[in-house]
Amino acid sequence: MSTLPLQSPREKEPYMEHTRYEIVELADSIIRNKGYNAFSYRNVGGVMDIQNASIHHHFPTKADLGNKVISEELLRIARLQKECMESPGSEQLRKIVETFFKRSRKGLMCLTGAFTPEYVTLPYELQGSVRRMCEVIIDWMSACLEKGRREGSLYFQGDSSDRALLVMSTLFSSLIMSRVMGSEIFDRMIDQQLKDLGSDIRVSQFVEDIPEHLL
Amino acid sequence: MSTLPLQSPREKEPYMEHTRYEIVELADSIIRNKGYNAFSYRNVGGVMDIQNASIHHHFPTKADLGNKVISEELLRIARLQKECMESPGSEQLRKIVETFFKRSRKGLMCLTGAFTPEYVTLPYELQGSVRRMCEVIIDWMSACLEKGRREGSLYFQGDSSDRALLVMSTLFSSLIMSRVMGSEIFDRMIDQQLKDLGSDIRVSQFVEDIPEHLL
DNA sequence: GTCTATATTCCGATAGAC
DNA sequence: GTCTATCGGAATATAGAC
Repeated sequence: MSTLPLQSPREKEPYMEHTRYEIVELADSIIRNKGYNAFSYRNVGGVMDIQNASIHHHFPTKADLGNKVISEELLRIARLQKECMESPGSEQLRKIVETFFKRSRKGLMCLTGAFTPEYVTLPYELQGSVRRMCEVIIDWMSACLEKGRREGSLYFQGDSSDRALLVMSTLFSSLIMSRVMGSEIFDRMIDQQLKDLGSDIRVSQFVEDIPEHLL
Repeated sequence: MSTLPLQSPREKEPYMEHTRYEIVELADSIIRNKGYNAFSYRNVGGVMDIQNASIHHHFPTKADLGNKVISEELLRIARLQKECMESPGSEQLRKIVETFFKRSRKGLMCLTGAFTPEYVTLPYELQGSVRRMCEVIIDWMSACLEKGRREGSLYFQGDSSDRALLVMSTLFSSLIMSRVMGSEIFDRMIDQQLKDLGSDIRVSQFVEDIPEHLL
């Protein structure tokens, strides 16, 4: 399993080697499932059927791999930001919530939920990346809430950066809590949060990804 | 360090042995700091200056110790619940927020924030306890919000149990996020959440515990 | 109840052959 | 670039002396 199917998005953006790319994608999923501390090189190698040492060839230290997972997330965020830069604030919010919806259907956390609780145990080189990732997300959320409020499609009290912190915390903790108390928790929390913001978006409007085995 | 100072609350409730009690208290703090997975018997023994095997004598497995930490938390919650059973909902909310305030000043997470992100990696015997702890907290929060709303001192839209999920998530993620982005994040998030609920409580009304070295 | 000593397992990481 | 083999360390846990 050291090559990717032809449909891989990597085919369109061949700046990263296949194996290296697959390691990062897999690490991303495992970290989103178990958190950074509980995640191991063996977890990755076990699925890909490659050896420990091979992964170390691509990412000398675990912190290197963790950093790469985060920097890829920052790329995805930047791409999404650029994609809907001109959209109304409420539409940008929909895009953000949709990514969380997809994670929820896979039973995974977001990277914020996976990294921040373990923050004090992380190596120094990772802490900076985690903090930067949080800042980027909060700033984007803050801007999109402010835009939506000015456009009259979103309503909330107080400073938009304070509101962004609260909305982000709802998003990431809904993913965490639904793994403990059941998947319907996500829908209840997100729908109530969206109502609070005066948004007409609802979780039921999102469509589930069609599972691969049905394609 | 196998005995406790005379002022210990354990003196008044001598149902648990000193050493055993100290192990649980220490485990509680370390779990609140590093999470359950990153916490180890050696962490506890290092501070108490006792050996690994001694802790295993009191708690044969790590899950036993984790479960004891949670059951002690449930006792504290039950005690607090009973203490302010007759109080108005807004006053009960103040009590809850105050416990989070104290944790924030020590740079610690709540047990919900420490255990739930690692939920899928926890041993089976612990998962049930974590879920039960969440349910107890949500139920209490839900009841106290509903009471406050009926009394006219708290205002919010929607079902009180949905609201409880959102308020709880604000509380536990404010502790997590403030360890990453700075302690003022806690105050900003909590104050905005309290304003949203129409409460006149503010973080600045709470008093810091006087540090031991000044006593 | 605490100790020393040890078993076992898993981890991140490196050396060196191919 | 991947492999085998291995190191060093830390983790949970147990056996047995005192």
